[in-house]
Amino acid sequence: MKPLDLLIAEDQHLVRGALKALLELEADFRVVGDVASAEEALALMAQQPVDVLVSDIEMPGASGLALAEQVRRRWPACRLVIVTTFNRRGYVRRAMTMGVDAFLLKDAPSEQLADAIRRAAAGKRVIDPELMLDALAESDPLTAKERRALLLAAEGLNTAQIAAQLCLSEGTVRNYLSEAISKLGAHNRIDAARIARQKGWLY
Amino acid sequence: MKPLDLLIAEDQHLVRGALKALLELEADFRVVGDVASAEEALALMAQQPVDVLVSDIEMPGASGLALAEQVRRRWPACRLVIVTTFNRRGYVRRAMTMGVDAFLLKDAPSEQLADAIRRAAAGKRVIDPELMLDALAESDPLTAKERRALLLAAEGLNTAQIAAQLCLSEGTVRNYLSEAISKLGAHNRIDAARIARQKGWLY
DNA sequence: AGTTGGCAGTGACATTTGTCAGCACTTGGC
DNA sequence: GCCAAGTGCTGACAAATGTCACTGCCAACT
Repeated sequence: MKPLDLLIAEDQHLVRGALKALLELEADFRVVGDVASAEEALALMAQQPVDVLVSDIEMPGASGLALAEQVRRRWPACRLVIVTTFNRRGYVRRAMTMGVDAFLLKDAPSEQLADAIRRAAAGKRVIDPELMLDALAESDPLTAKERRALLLAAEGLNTAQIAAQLCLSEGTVRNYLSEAISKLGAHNRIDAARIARQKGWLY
Repeated sequence: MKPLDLLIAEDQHLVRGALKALLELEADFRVVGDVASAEEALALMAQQPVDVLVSDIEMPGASGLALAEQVRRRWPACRLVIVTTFNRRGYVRRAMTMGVDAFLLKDAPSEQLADAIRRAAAGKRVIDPELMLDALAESDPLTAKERRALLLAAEGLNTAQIAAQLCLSEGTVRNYLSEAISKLGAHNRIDAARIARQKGWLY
């Protein structure tokens, strides 16, 4: 029987190598490539068929979700397995609506990854139950502009600098931030940024 | 020749499993255990000799550095290899003064890990050159109190709440934060927290 | 005894941030 | 054409934050 061709996308070199070693232990898997960014993944997939893409969600440049979107569009047959970190949950809902096949925590038992890959290849959906809860919990209340303002605020920019970046007036920026603070039940912009980040709403 | 007995400490299950798979590929290594926390690591080491401890620096509860300190004291023969993330550099200096043997980025090529372990076991010191630069660069300018105040500010607490936590007056807290902001060349407390975190000075 | 330095606090002040109400303009639906 | 919704702006105000100069205390040093 033909083995499953896997592509691993993960920016941290060490973790990538380790994942590769782990998956190559499985007799029915063949790791056809391992890359450090979304761009490299797309380039490699253009040259060679891949059955399952195993991707981290956070990578420099285009995120794992942007990659997933591209792949879904250009190679609809390729299955998508996304791996994420404990405290960056909350991407699940967006991942789901985008047609990701499996979604796991990096904190899951390692056998579970191989299992998830096989199930995804068989056309099933695998969501870590812990993440499932988050997905059902609440949806992102922020508008795109509120998010952008909050993101800049989280980086330490003040209202004037944010306004300059977004080509808005200071007053408007403060209105956006005020909205975000109230929507998130936070006490100030720092708190709001922390909450949003923790829920995966800051990107 | 006797293989090197390794213990892996890393809280993310998947990454831990993957690292284990990677290191078990080496003929001269034997992974005698893999644990998810500093406590478990100490417990296991009490029962069984370990030549090299490979540890993540950030784990729930006691950090990798606290673990390293314990190990250094109780099993001085055990070599210490610390692995860390790209944007949590700056621990290097503290790690160095604590006698850690090797310090790597998770973002390093994976062969480098095996290599670093062998060198560490041979009594050599291995510091990722990229991290070396950081270590030489600058030392932490924050006092303990400034750090504590900044840490709480980074979590979204306001001045009054921080003052209550630290049993200080609001005025003093603002003085500390003001000092921290100026020392770090930041524009406000958010900015200061971001800078300090990035340099590894917020703990 | 006097000096120095660090720590905690105070008071005053300017600036920034958070909140709110309301205005003007565009867009799409009816 | 009219209405409603969304977007960006303004002004005003209260609250929080950032800055600075100065005081009192204590411990260490000479």
